[in-house]
Amino acid sequence: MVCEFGTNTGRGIPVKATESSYRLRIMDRRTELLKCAENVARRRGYDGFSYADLANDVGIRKASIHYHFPAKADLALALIERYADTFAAALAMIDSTSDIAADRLSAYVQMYRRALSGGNKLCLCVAFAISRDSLSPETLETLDKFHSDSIDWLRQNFELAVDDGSISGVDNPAVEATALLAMVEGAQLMARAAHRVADFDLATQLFLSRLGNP
Amino acid sequence: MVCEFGTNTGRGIPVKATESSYRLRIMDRRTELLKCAENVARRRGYDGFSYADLANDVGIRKASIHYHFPAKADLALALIERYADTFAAALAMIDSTSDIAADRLSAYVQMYRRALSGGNKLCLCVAFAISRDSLSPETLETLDKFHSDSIDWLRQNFELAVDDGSISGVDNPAVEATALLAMVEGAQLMARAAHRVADFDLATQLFLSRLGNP
DNA sequence: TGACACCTACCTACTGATAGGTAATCATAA
DNA sequence: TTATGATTACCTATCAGTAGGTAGGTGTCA
Repeated sequence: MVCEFGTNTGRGIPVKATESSYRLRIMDRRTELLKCAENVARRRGYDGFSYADLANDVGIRKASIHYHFPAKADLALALIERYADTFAAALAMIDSTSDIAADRLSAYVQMYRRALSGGNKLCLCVAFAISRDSLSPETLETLDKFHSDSIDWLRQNFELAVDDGSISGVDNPAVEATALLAMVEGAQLMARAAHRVADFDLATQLFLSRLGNP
Repeated sequence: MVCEFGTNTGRGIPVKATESSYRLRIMDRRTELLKCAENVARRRGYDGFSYADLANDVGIRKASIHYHFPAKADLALALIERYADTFAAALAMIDSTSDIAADRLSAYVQMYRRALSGGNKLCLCVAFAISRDSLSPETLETLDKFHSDSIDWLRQNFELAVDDGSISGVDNPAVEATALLAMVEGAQLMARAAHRVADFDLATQLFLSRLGNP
């Protein structure tokens, strides 16, 4: 792994040197490529973008991307791993912020809402779910693990809700967990289809109304 | 539109002539292509299949498909139109079968469950939603119309539920309609991700438990 | 201190495969 | 004889990926 704030010494589109010895560049190329690829994958799916698109966006040559990610499968794996890590960190943050199930699950829904980015992006795991046939077994494994980790986290918090009573009518935490994940993913899909974030709010409002009404 | 039971007169992989003058062929080529394309699009998305794949599946040459659908955009439009027609007919059938909102919405959910085909296919509109950027404006328009027609049908039946009391706790039919569509689409996505139809059942069980309990 | 080996991050120029699409032609049924 | 629905043979553009090269930094050892 390249140093996060390492200096850029390559040729091509060079980093502008400042008057000081520091460089302006915030991200290393690899991270920049990952961010860019995540963006486009969440808009157009895995089969919807090419190395050429990516090269154009980032401002290097197509062949140079192969230096960072030899094959597109390597990029896909790195994408889902990075995504899973970021997601896990976000869940840990939610856990540390509140001990009340309703607050945590409300934050969870809000996280999916923010991920919409105004109605034109999906959760990476939704975008990848359609392109399963194009993904490597290793990527699929990581994707499936992300999925089951999500379900586990949700189920634990619905179990918490049974104890703390912060959500009304929770009978079966496992069922609730699956239903909520389906709901937020479906809500994203609808908002993306209509390019209208309000549709996400409509679709989730029924669940959110159960929070804080024990 | 070609005659549904037309004869096949082409060369190449020919239809075997029976002893009688009738042909065994059930579908005309165009319909066969549409069925096949729908199948693969619902598995891999719009960007996930090519004319070459289709030609291989149907058993004619790639160039021959262009006779039926000059451009892939024409195929996409025909796909979504056929899909919308089939869907509308299914909703009309549901309407004619029962006057009770709970029965109708239960049948609606079951329809989405059947569409899963054992956990490896999605509703065409979900598959197309991810590939929006690759679709023509005309196809997008038809897709959006399908979407709003679905919402309308659902809202009407939740309004019916308010009157006939066959579903518990219906306060806002428009909200319920959006939430249910998000739920079934998300449930499909989850079942597809895990290749497990049971996940669809888990995700929808919460809603179905409200039916018939006024 | 300088020489040398090695590393990083790019580059140009290419490959074979595949994408969607076109033109001209041919066989058969009506 | 004409319409239909195929065919072969091709096109151009793009796909992921490779070969080989290069500027410039870094580590090591005499």
